[in-house]
Formats: sequence, structure tokens, C-alpha cells
Amino acid sequence: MTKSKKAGKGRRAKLPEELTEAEWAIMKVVWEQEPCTAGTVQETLADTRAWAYSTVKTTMDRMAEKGFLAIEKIRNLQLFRARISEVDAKRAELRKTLKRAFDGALTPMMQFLIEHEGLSAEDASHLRELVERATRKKP
Amino acid sequence: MTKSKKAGKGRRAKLPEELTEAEWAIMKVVWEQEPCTAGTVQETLADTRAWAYSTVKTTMDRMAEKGFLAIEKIRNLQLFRARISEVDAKRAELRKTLKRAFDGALTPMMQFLIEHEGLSAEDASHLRELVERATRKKP
DNA sequence: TTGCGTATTCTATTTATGTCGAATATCCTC
DNA sequence: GAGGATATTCGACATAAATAGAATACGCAA
Repeated sequence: MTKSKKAGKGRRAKLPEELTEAEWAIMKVVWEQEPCTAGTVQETLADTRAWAYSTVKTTMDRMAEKGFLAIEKIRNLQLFRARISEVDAKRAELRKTLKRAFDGALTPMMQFLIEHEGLSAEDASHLRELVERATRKKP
Repeated sequence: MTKSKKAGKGRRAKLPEELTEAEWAIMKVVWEQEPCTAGTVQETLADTRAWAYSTVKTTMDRMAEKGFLAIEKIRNLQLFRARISEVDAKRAELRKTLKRAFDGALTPMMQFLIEHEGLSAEDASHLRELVERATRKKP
């Protein structure tokens, strides 16, 4: 039988779309090394974050509950893998900023970036390139 | 006697640099109408957020503690005004995203935006314009 | 089969945010 | 100077995030 975690009514609990700070750190490792264990993640992050194993594990368990990670059990081992792509996560993150700080308007945000975050010459030419390509794609 | 809230040692608590969701909503109003009262903010936001006056007030008081807002007292009135500029807030917000999702690399973020958030033809030409101008400024 | 060494589960603490109601203070008008 | 309309202060409660120790389970090797 369908063992639904939360409630009956087909109503799916709104799962968070965005990652917290700690979750980002963890996801990055998972994306790179999946499938991997909590231990691996903890070790990989050791130099950056002084997190105890249990901290990482607890967080990852919660992320699994939220739908960000999937757990595969092998013997007494839990292998985690991502259930959201890096692209989706990035998109969500950017959208949040876009909404919050720029009322959802993309161009003003780009403009802000260009004007306030010094572009190097290379950056600029690279950008020009990208814009070119993007426009050429749809005439 | 000096009734210091926190601690003795001139050690200033690291004040947060970033705004939360609710704080963004409030700041936007303040930036537009400052100086203004909590009541004004509450009313202005009424159609968007069903917040009780005290919710807004409490949040704004906390924002003042954090250094985001300044309070000027006139009679029994409190006038709030921003202590961080919109530009700074935007910058902080973008930097956070930049760090989190793109390891601090600007160009990849721009690239992502260009490639994943459909640019209209106008957007593109506008962008080209901006990039042009930005490069011309520093040869 | 007895342990050793990991891995897992469970629970707990702290801090921040979101959210408000109730009690209190203050001002202006009559 | 009394009353009522506003504002302010305070404390409270819920949830989520960050963090981690303790207790427990499990698999493998001697």
C-alpha cells in the first residue's frame, strides 16, 4: 500500500524549492561525488566547515525528507544522491534574488551586475560573445 | 548606569549583512517613503502581506537593532529610515547567490542567466549596449 | 561468536524568523 | 483634565535551521 509520509489527501506538501546555506555546501559535494555517504561528505567538507559527522548526517536526512536527496540502502550503508539538478538549484536561487531584489525583472539585474561588479576586459568580451550567441539562436 | 544589552567588551556583534524575505518587503517600502512609521509600512504592504501592525513593528524594531533601520523619535512617534542603501542590499543579495551557487565567479553566473532565462531581443540589445558602455569606460 | 569499528537513529540545545495579542503610554481635543 | 484614538512596549509561541552528543545497530574479521 502507498505509505504516504505526511497526509492522506493527495495534497502534496509544498516542498521547499530552495537550499539553505548548509544545504548548498552539502549539495555541491553530492553533485560531484554521488552516490556518496554522509561520511564522505563530511570528510570532503572538513577543511571548509568544521562540522561533526552527526551534523552532516542530520542535515542530509532532513534534505532527504524534503526531497532534495534520495537515499539508497545497501547493507547498513546509505548512499545519497541528488534529486534536484544543479541547474534547477541555481535557477531557484537566482529567481529568489530576482524576485526579492529586482522585482523579478531580469534586465535590471543584469544591468546591476554589469555596473556594480567590475567586469574585466575578458569578462566583457566573453559576455558580448554570449549575448551574440543567444540572440542568433532566436532571430 | 550603562545598561548594555549584550556584552561589555567593545566587541561589536557581527551585524548581519543580508535581509530576510520579510525584511526585504519592509525595506522596499522604507526606501520609497522614508522617513515613515511602522503604521505606514503596514498599510502599504496590506494588499501584499496580511501582516498585523505588531508583526511589522516587531520586525522593524529588530531591523533597527541589527542596524538596517534608524529610528528617530518625534513626540510619541517613531520615524524609521534606512541605514543601508538599496544598492548595498542588492549587492549583498547578489553576492550571496554568487558565492553559494557559482563559487563567486561572476561570468558563469551571467552566462547562466543568459542561457537559462530567455532573453528577449530587446533585452539582448540592451545588454549589448551595457557591455559596450562598461568596456569603453575602462580601456 | 565475540568484538571492533563504523553507520545510523534519536533527541536536544540554541538561535533566528515569523507572527501576534495584550498591556501600557502618549497626545490631542473638548 | 477626561476620553478616546493611536503608538509603543513586551512578552509569547511556533517553526526551521544549525549543531552535535549519546545510544544503538550492524557487518566483518579473527
